[in-house]
Amino acid sequence: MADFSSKDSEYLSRLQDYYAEWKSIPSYAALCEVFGIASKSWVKAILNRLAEAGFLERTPDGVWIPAPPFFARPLAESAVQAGMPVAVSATQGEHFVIDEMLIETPSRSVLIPVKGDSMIEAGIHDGDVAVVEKRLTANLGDIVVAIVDDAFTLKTLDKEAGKFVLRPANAAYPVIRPEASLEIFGVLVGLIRKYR
Amino acid sequence: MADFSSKDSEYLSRLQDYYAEWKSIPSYAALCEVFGIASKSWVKAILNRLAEAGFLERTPDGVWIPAPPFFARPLAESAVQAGMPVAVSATQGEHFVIDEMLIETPSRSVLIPVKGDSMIEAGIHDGDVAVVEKRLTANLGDIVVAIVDDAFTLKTLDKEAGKFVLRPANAAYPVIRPEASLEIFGVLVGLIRKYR
DNA sequence: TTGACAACAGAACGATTGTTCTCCAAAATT
DNA sequence: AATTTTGGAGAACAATCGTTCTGTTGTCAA
Repeated sequence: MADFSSKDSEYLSRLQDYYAEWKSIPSYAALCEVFGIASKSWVKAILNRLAEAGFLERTPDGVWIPAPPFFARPLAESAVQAGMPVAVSATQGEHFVIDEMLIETPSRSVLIPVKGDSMIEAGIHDGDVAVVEKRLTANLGDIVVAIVDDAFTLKTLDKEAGKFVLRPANAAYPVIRPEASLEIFGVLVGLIRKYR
Repeated sequence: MADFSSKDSEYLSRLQDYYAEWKSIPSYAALCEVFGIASKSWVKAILNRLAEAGFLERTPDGVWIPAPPFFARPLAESAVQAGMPVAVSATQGEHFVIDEMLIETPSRSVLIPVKGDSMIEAGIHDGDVAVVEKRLTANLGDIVVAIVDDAFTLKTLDKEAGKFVLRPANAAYPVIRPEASLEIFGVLVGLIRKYR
């Protein structure tokens, strides 16, 4: 049984990005370009492994279609604000299916549950799910996920006296003034809340 | 320019059903079965009209792909709080795509843009999109969409002196005390916000 | 009753598809 | 040092695909 290598997950995310843009799975020939390889037979081998891993299926006619896990995004186990390991790649936890409406770049987006009320005045509540696009830079005024003291924090990016600061949206919390450089994990692009 | 007949919308919904099941647009030959016709050339003519109506597109390679209106569920034209017609079925306005994550009962669910800040203390902002499940009854404490003076209002359902009242989450707004019975349109089950 | 148009059916055809097969170089294993 | 495994390349081929073109109905107005 062929196992799912790290290269395969690279292929998967390329395919996810392609699908997000075109909403269809292309032909083997087109997948050669998408994957950056030249062999149709190898494309087929890759798709078969993705199917074995549960990300793809075939219709009775043999047409490749995405299976539910194809759409699932990793839901980070720990939440923003709590002490969360910097590496968010591990995807052990729950899965969460959401359409690309909020997610323009699926492979670079992560869903992170929000913990705490430091952004409550921005309408971001404890238990909300943040849609975060992983990026190293952000603009002033963006709500960013930053890495502070090895933990994730959701704050508004601002500037004070020429230095970047992280401003909470809750008068009870202090502005965070990083000593050295500011490490940005990603930018908040969407928010999802479930009632009941 | 060929116009979009009622038969075409029948073809469209068949295609939508097929896509919902298989998440791909089949070949012309397969579409013959889906549409219940026998001519590939006529299938092509149909798809061209669906494309003209905005439901389909083609990739640069000529592959048919669904366009956003293909997925759209009705996004109520007017927003909650503004004077909105009671019938929400008409789907003229903007379109909005979202997966079933927040929508457990798609056929009974509607997306409604939120207007105003009467619920801001509940973290519901102007411009947010409310996921509303159409129901005639609700529980105390639910955030409901109620029909007040022929307009939609998003408020928390509460009880005062034995009578139902609609409580805003903003100190600047008054509690609504309906004289007679309270007409409930639906219950808020989810919230979606987009940044940028 | 004619004639135009809409709604298909069906054939023909070159291009493209997925499949299978053989081959190969580098890395890993023995 | 020898050998197996990994990660692909490339050719060949029947089946299928989309396209185009020509017919064939039924309908409805003139």
